[in-house]
Amino acid sequence: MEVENGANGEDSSPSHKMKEYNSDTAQVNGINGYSDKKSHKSEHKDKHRDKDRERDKEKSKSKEHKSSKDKDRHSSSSKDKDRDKERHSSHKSSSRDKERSDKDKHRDKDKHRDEKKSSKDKEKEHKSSHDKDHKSSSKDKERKDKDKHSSSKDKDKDRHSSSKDKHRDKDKHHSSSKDKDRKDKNKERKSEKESEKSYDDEREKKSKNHSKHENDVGREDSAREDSVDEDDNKLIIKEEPESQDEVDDKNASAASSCDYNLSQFKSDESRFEDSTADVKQEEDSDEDLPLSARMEHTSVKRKIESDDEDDMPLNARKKPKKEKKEKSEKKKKKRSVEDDEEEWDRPVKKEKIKKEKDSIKTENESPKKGGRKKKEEEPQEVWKWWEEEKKDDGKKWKFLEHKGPVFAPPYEPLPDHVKFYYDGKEMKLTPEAEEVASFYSKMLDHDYTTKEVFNNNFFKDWRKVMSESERKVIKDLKKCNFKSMHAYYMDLAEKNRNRTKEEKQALKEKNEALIKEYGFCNIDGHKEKIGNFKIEPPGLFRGRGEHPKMGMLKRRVEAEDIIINCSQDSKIPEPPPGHKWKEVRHDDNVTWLASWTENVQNQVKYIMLNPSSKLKGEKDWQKYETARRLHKCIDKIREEYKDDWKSKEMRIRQRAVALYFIDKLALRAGNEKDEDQADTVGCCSLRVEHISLHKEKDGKEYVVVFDFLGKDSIRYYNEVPVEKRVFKNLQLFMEHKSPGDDLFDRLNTAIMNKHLNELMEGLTAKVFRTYNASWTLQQQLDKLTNADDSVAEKILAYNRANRAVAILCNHQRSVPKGHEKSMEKLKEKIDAKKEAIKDAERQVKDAAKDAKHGSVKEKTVYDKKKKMLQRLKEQLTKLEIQETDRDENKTIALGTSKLNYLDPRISVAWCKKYGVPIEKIYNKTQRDKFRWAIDMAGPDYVF
DNA sequence: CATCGGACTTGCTGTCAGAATT
DNA sequence: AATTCTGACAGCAAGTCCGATG
Repeated sequence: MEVENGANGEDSSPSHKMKEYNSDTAQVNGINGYSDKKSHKSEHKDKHRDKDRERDKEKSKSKEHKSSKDKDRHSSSSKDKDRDKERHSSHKSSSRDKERSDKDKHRDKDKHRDEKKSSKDKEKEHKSSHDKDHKSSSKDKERKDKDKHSSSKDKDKDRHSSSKDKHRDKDKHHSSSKDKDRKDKNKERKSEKESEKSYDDEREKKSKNHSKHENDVGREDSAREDSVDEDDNKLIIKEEPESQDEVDDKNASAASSCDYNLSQFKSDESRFEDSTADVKQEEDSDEDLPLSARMEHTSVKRKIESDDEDDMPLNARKKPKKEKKEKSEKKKKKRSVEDDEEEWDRPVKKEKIKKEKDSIKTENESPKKGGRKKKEEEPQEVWKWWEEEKKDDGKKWKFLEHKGPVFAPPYEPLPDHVKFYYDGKEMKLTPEAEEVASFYSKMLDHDYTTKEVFNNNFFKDWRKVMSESERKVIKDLKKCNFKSMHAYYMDLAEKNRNRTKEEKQALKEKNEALIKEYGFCNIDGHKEKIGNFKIEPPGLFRGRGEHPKMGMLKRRVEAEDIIINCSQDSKIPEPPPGHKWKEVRHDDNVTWLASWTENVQNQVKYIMLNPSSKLKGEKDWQKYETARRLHKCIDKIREEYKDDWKSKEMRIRQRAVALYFIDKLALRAGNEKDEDQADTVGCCSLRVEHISLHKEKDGKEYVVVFDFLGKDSIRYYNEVPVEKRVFKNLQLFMEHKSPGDDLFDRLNTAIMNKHLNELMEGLTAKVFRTYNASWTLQQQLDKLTNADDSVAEKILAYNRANRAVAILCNHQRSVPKGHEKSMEKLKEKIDAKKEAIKDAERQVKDAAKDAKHGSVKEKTVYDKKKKMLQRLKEQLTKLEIQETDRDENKTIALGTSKLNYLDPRISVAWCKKYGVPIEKIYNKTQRDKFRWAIDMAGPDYVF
């Protein structure tokens, strides 16, 4: 597994993710799977009411501010611990108690807040500004340092540290202040836009003066361009011829810094060669000039500029979207109140379990023991839709018939002996309130019942469903005692686990019957599996990361909420008795069978088909085809964005740099997010605080360190050496911005995707992820597979290739519980096996002697022994492979990339080529999903 | 064109059944 | 048979992208 490409010493970067599949290095740059979840964001609605005041304040103390912000910037990395804790919380009941008490401390506050909702926002403002000034400083620093130094090993320890609580609330406040910072800053920026504007405008003017239009900055004009650049920003600007050495150097670095992984190195090199040549010509030489000097220079320039609406930061152009939002907020609220109070508990549910076709089924089922593997050997013949001609009329189906969704089972009230106590006194709750209480009581073990936000949200929503009299009494969550309920549910769960075989069998049959009836639909004459035909049961919402809505009540969904979609001429599904559907429609432009709007986030949820279905499969296939098309023009696109790094237009430069990240690092696009969601970012929404620039780091030049929370609040940490020009551009983008400002202030996903679509039809940011993932897999497979390895070794190679992709895409998982332990066990096993082999070897020797002059019988004994030894040895290697594999996989999740990013045909082809059974790579569901690929890809398929 | 919401994909985690082990 | 371990999967949250809308 050699990774390094030593020659140019450039990209030996452990920081480069792709390399890390390399077992032992996996931790090097901290990608090591300890992603942390948390958000910097918190509830800040209505903030701008106070905006002006705030702004003034801020201005007056801009200095202090700055320092506290600096700290903030690092806070994200400091939160690992929290996440880890979160993850492991369930095993730490001991520390939990402690936490609880902490929590209690905060409850008073909460209550307070709750009761004066109207003044809540203000209060928060205050609070956060206080926090900003007082709290965040010392603690954050502390944590920051800690984090900085915590290696992966340390982190293991950290996660068990008990200082968590102290920090939790801090974090929150802290994050809220930060958030505010960010927003306010943006506002400030808005007000500053004139100067911004003029900055760009001047540039524009200049370029016009030079009789050059923005878009056609040709190389021929480099002289002119240079001078232009020089005027408007020296970073990119003055280009001086370089010595040959430098040129060479750059070539090397350009190539290597773009390499996705070792095996790709070569191809990358060639990919980037051409453009590098250009770069070198124009490479700036002004690096020696101190930044500040350059800044001055530029800022002077800016003043002279004129106007140009076009090149203005996006947020300056944005219209206030607040009002609308507020409105919809209100609507939401109103609605949910109504719902909660009026239609809260209608008995739902039908649980018809039809057994019509059971006869057929039972035959398959009797040898059930065989489990999934044996049963359902492709029941009906497969619909080979991929062999049919497809038409592109946007119609998703011609005929669609199904039986509607299955509703969550109704609430079962508590038996009489299970009590709820308020303030020490027993209290019988109305069923509505009791149900919601039950949600909470079931979660008592969970860490999030220690979170302030969670508890507040829960309590608020809970009170909404209480009766008038209950509401009068129950005013403090602290005084609620759910213990009895909790015990009851634990007990119930325990009992369920201990169900007898018969009971289990019965349940299973029941379930299968349900699937049989509701789990399939008829689409264009074919029977296809539905993905999720069960409606989500009510419960408490648990967002990921530091979600402001965690703990809110997720209402029970009724037929009255559901829109049914099916063919007009189909048998329309029956609503449960006494109910009716919200609507029945016949929309063949969409693929869903039913939908409803969920009350917490106000989003539409759908019932759709299983991934094995044609509808999904075709889309999937198409996705990979798009990625392959990208492969054909990727060189051109790369060249182009490299050119754009030199563009005179800020927006184009930003776009080009962002695209570079998307391409090279497989970052997500990064849409803007609402404030009532956890604060996570992607490429276009990166903020200044999320990257730091190092002219030199660990022996590498121009290193950009990314540290932010991405989707699902998974931490992305990566140290990436970039090309100098990118580095300079980033410096430019970051000038005069505070940590909370957008890094790419003239860019958003819409702009990016629009541009991409112009480059290639159907191209969007996420295609790069697919493309680079699949491409990497193919490269890695080529590189890592030896035709004469054993199957186990080949599989290891596959997993490693897969892992390289997972690392690229930053697919992480929490370290499985008891990973340590299971590793130890494995080791023991290996040792035992080694012993056995030694023993067997001795025996073989003995037998060999006997066999020499022995009879036939002794010879067979010898043969037998030899075979045994052979087998043992195989087992040993297998175990050893398992060991490395598992260890390397500790924090890396392979599933997501396998399922969503890797062209299955690559894997299929690989299996066919090297004689690896497909089942070793894909389990049953995966094989179902990728049936099309398994069928169509031959051993020679290349991506 | 900004914004919103709908539709669909992507992604992590907890649970549970079946396999492995004792 | 009991217990532990593990992979598969359900579940559902959270992204991306697009087109309608004003």
